[in-house]
Amino acid sequence: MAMARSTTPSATRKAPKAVTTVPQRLLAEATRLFAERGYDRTSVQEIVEAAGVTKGALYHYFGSKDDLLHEIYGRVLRLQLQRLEAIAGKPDPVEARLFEAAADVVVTSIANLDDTKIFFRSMHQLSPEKQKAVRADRRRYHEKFRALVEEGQSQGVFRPGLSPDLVVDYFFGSVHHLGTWYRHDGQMSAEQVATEYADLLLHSVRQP
Amino acid sequence: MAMARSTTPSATRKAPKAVTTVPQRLLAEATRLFAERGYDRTSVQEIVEAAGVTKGALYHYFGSKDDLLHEIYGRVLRLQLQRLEAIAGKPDPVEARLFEAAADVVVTSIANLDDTKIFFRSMHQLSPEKQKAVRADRRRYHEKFRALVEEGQSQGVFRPGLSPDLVVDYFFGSVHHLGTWYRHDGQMSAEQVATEYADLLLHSVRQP
DNA sequence: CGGCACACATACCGACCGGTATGCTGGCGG
DNA sequence: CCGCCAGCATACCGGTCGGTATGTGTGCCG
Repeated sequence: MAMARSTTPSATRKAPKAVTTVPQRLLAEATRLFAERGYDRTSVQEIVEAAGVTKGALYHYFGSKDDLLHEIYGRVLRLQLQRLEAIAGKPDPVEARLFEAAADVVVTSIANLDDTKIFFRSMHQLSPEKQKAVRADRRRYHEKFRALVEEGQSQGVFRPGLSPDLVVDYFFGSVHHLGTWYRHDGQMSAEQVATEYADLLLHSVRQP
Repeated sequence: MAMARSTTPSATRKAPKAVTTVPQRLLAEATRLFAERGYDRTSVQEIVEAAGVTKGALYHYFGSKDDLLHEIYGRVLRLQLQRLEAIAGKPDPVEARLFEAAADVVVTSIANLDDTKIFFRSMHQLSPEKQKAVRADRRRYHEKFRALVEEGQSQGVFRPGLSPDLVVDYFFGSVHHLGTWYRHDGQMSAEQVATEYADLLLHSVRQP
């Protein structure tokens, strides 16, 4: 129910002994463990041990285990929405903007692969209220992306028969799935995957 | 570790009083509950109550809660592989076979939407050994599908620059994602989605 | 120099949960 | 008609987990 119980210790603290603050470490370790073993299989005890603190610290900064997950979602969601808005607002032709937006979400999803894994495996484990909030944010992102498809259709450069919503769900399924198969030590770089994914999307919507 | 502990009560039983057997009901209710609340959040107590029996019955037919999940996976995996092989073996041109295979996996995924949801949310909760077995089966399916893409490329009807593996991962991401957004009471029929998804795939791989 | 609030550590609790050991019963083979 | 075994039901256990109440040190403010 509650978020952080106290004020976040600001960087104005006199001695910058530690480069990472305790809440930062908690979030980072939680992300790692959630991606590795899943939300339910990760105990708060494991999280605090990995972060080198105790439960007292965790419940000092976060209201519940649930809050940790919500915060992880919020971070990646804000990042992706912000980048999409920047790209969509450029003066480039719609084809270039859709390509760039598609490639960008692939690159950032791979850069934060743990968050991506967690997102689509654990979202239903949030409390109903927080789930609703996340869905609302997700929907804003979806609509921003869909607007690009619709703009291309109205300009006649994208095929008119397609349902823009379906196209967006189609593409983001592929993006969400990245966490399942992509390996950082594999043969393909994030940019290679991004380029090819964006290429596949453009070819499927472009007017022949 | 163990599968069913005793022989499945065959249909040869004299009195066909119940149309559904106990293990069938257990599997059906488990599927429903796993899709609804997730694997870890569903207790075996809830499953047996939904099926109208007790834990004694469940552990009489299944070795563990894990076995239930594995059996659910096995069912949908066998079904989809069988259908893919039938389609891939037809004498039609490769474009038509890829289209039909793509549309078919969408239709069957929607028809068994609960299984699809469970598959990609709970696979990592299986024991390592069973997870390995499922991955192997999944890989066989993937390769069968990839062979269709490669065949089209060698015939010159599909674009040569694409990585067949990436194309398959791309498409199946979309398919797995269906469980997240598709609603049976929504506006689109399974066939509509299937046709449009297959159309998007073909447009992205076909030689212009 | 006091005291007080922040930032944690320690200790502990009640609620489950997966699994098992054992009890009961009806039908079928001999 | 009898025994026995498949097919469950009942009772129970050890372990774990999220969360909380309370203790404690320490640096900043007055």
